[in-house]
Amino acid sequence: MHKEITIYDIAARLNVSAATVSRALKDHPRVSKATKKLIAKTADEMGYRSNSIASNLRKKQSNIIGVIVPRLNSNFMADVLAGIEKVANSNNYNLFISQSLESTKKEASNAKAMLNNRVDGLLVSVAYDTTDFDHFEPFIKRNVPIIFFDRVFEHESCPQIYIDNFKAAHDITDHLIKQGSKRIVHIGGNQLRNVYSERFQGYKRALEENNLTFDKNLVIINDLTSKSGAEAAQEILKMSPLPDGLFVANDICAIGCMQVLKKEGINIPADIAVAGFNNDPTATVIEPSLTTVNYKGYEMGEVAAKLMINRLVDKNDFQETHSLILRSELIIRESSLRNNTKK
Amino acid sequence: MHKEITIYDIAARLNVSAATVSRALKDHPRVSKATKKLIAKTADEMGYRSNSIASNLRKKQSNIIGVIVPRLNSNFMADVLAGIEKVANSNNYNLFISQSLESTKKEASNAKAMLNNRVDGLLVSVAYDTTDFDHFEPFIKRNVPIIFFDRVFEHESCPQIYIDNFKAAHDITDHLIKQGSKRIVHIGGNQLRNVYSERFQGYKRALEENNLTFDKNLVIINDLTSKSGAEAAQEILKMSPLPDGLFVANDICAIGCMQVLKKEGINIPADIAVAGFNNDPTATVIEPSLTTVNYKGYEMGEVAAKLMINRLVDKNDFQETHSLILRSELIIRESSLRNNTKK
DNA sequence: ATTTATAATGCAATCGATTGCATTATATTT
DNA sequence: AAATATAATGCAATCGATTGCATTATAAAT
Repeated sequence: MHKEITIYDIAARLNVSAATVSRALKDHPRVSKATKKLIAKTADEMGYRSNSIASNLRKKQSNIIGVIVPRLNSNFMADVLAGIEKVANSNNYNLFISQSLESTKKEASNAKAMLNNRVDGLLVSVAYDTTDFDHFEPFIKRNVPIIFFDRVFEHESCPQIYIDNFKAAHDITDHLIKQGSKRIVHIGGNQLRNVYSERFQGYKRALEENNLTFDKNLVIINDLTSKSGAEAAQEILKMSPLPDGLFVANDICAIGCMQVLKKEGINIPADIAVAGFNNDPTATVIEPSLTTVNYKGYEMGEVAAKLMINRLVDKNDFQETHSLILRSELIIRESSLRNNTKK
Repeated sequence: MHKEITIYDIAARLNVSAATVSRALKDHPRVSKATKKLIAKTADEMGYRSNSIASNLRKKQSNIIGVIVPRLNSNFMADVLAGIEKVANSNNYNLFISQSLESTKKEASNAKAMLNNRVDGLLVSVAYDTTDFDHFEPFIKRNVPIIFFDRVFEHESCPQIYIDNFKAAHDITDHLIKQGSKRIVHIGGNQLRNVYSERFQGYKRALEENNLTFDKNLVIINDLTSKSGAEAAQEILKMSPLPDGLFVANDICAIGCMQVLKKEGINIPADIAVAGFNNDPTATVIEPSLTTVNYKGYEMGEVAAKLMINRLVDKNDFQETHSLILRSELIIRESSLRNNTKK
């Protein structure tokens, strides 16, 4: 059986104290060069592996950042996680990752596990139905920073990172209008979540600005899955007169919808100009390719992780930083470009 | 400033020993019901949060499973992770997740971090160029189980979970041949990796069985990105005579390739019948929809996590389990279905 | 050679929960 | 009531690294 080597074993072997071994291994200036070299060599020979758990306990610091997202298997979240991991890893932080599966209850239990494991900070994109902050309170009380990204939660002591959903939705709706759409359907998600309500508001504002009356019968709220998109298409087909524009709050749902519309003989963009949101990989593959809002998940992850690490390194950093709004861009593709307006 | 409550604080308040508090909190049978209730209540009131770090140190067990994957932002891996997380979470295990970014060096440094943090087990899908086992040896020596999935590494003490890539590739190539293809190009990935070499071998075998001569000029090895697919398309277009079949080792690359072929006026499947691998979401969206191998990442994640947890709970479990081969299925779509063979 | 400054190392407590082995309190049996 | 069994609780060591505060060794200054 393998016996785990500790700094005491090294100390005993070299006839020095454990304190010196500890200091030597972390390159403390108060240990001589020669001793350091010797200790490093011996540690290596003996197969020593530092025990982070013991270190964490003593230092009351874990170098772990907790991450809670609605789901891991979403293209956007995977990008965000990749960005977070990249930054965390290169700053010697480890990642605890869990998913809430859109349930506040699970989000809370995950948060609890993170707290028990004494994560140094928490990055969260909240579940579909999270409306209270109770499960995050203990972090605030203990001064463990929480940063919300994308699906943010409004709280005075938590910075937020997101894109200007209102503006993006406004611009994309405006674009549809400029392309000649007058009756524009909007398919949106749970209005409790900032991302979806802001997209809806942006859509409304664009209509107003263009003197188009808002018709609530043209708004469909669902869970934005591909399947729901297909169902929404059936609803749209029953509308009379048929709408001539469609703005969906995410690409997956937009594409599910488009596929049905196409099958039913609707010509996109001639009959209905369509726009989505997220710039999912499928958006470039569908025909016609889908106009959408590009929205860099990877970058959002990087920014979130950087902000967190800055805060952890320099405790009184982000008192000022409250919101961080990232750039997003309109990507106009075939699904909304009408020939008659092409120049 | 917040003072962290420990079992000692609770013990002091109730005039019992810390041992009793510890036992009560974990529902040890040797503590009376009444005391348990009282302690639970007091702990709650005082805002006690158990410190997993201290517990881990003492128990020499972390309830953490480490996961190392090539990249987090891949559709397949995101599915796998979701499956792993689901199972781990419901069994009270936490997840340390990191990505190697296809670099052995980073894979090794991640492994080291995991070891230092004393993960109870390790789930790994190896980097593109990993050829040695050195960085995993310390785990074996310490009896920390490692399970490889998808991109597996051959090692006597590590179970592997994957699909029968050989058979799937064989079947899909055979299908292309049955559809009338005689000159079939194969685009594959790094042959060091089991997944890609087996797919290549399956392709070869299918050719042999159908008395088609293998032509190494029809094989293109690249990194299987969309961009590389587009470049491969250019190569294919230069071949003379033009091939009439194409089997690509993943969908992303297949689609990158198809898009160029289509643009250049090639008719799919009439001129070239195409098949991919993975059943990526884009495979259903591209036109014509892409024939592929379905390959449940989520399920693979679940299986890997379950096997790991069984092993962790019952130490002498998987001595027997070495390889676990999951089901995969051929999904035939328009990209390979030729009218002349339709019945 | 002595004092003073500086470098190198050691001591011992600490972080918070766990657990084998006592010990004390209560219940049961004779 | 005494003896025995059983339930409930406590003691104290342990897990391994860290660090403030000595202490000792070496170098520089007088």
